[in-house]
Amino acid sequence: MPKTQPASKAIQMAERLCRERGVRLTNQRRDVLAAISASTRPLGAYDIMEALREKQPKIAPPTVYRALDFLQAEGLVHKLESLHAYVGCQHPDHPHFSQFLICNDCGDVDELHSAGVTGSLDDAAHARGFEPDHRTIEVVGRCARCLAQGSKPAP
Amino acid sequence: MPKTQPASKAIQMAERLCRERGVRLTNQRRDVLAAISASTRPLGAYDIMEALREKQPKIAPPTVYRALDFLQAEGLVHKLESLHAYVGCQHPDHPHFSQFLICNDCGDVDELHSAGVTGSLDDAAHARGFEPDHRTIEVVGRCARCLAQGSKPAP
DNA sequence: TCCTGCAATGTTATAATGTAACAAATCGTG
DNA sequence: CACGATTTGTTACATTATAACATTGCAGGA
Repeated sequence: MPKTQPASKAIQMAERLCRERGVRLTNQRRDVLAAISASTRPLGAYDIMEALREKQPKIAPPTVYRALDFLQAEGLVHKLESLHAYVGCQHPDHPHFSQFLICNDCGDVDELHSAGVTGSLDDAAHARGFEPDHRTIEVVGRCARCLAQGSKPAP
Repeated sequence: MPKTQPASKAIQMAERLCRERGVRLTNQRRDVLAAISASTRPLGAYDIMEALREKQPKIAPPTVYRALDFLQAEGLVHKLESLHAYVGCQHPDHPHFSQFLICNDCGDVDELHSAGVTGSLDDAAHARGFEPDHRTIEVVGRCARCLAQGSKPAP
């Protein structure tokens, strides 16, 4: 079950959250979020650059990375470390820790928020006297749809 | 609590496991494993290259990456996605899924094997009909030692 | 032993991802 | 409008990783 949120909704939500938080969702940042939200797949920073090149032919990497840094800090996008790519957050309106299910076959990504996972991980960390700050939890495998049809739709 | 296993032990274990499995722990691969095992910190691929340059002045990236691919496939080293770096596996002799605690201050890495974490994550995945293959579970924060002394020993 | 086939390594070049450093523009505010 | 702070532009480069093809080395059978 990939991508529930339509792009326009994601932007609206981001507008509201940034307004409430007193931070600026500039055009640049909105455009980057829009590109990510419009995609059914995780986008790399350079994919995003390509997507924005239509509007901004001279866009350079630092611009994209800066926008991504902002969006991540505000919890509006997540980075998938194992793909070097970015996805829109499905529930940016409340704080949470996410886990990601990444399908090897179709490339779709599903965002989970399992309290059990976060809880047991933090428990295990605390048992070693470790104080968690940021968590990266990603599972690569096959999604329900691809398991069902047994094919490899998108390489 | 970082790095329990001395490098020589790690090599011995790797020798044995590879023999049992009928795969070849070549000099190249052993040297890479040795470099990783000798370090108290995760090493990047290019760090490993530097470490091997003494013995092999002309070593190139593909050599290192190929050895790393092999060692990962055999469960002898793990890749830390959030650091783009590699550590030796602390328990290569039996199959397991690991979680990593990465200290922001001192850079040390602790390898966990919490059945609870793996179990709850796989449960959450299965609840979505997802079949897990590979898991990346990394926690960045502060380790017990750094919390205790409140300083930042190693940048 | 020698050949042969496959696995491993060497070599060159380049792709993909990410950042440093400083200049210019823009925004909100007094 | 002028000011300071934030944001963006721009150039150059650092870091991580892989493609492609040549060469070497190793094991097993003729």
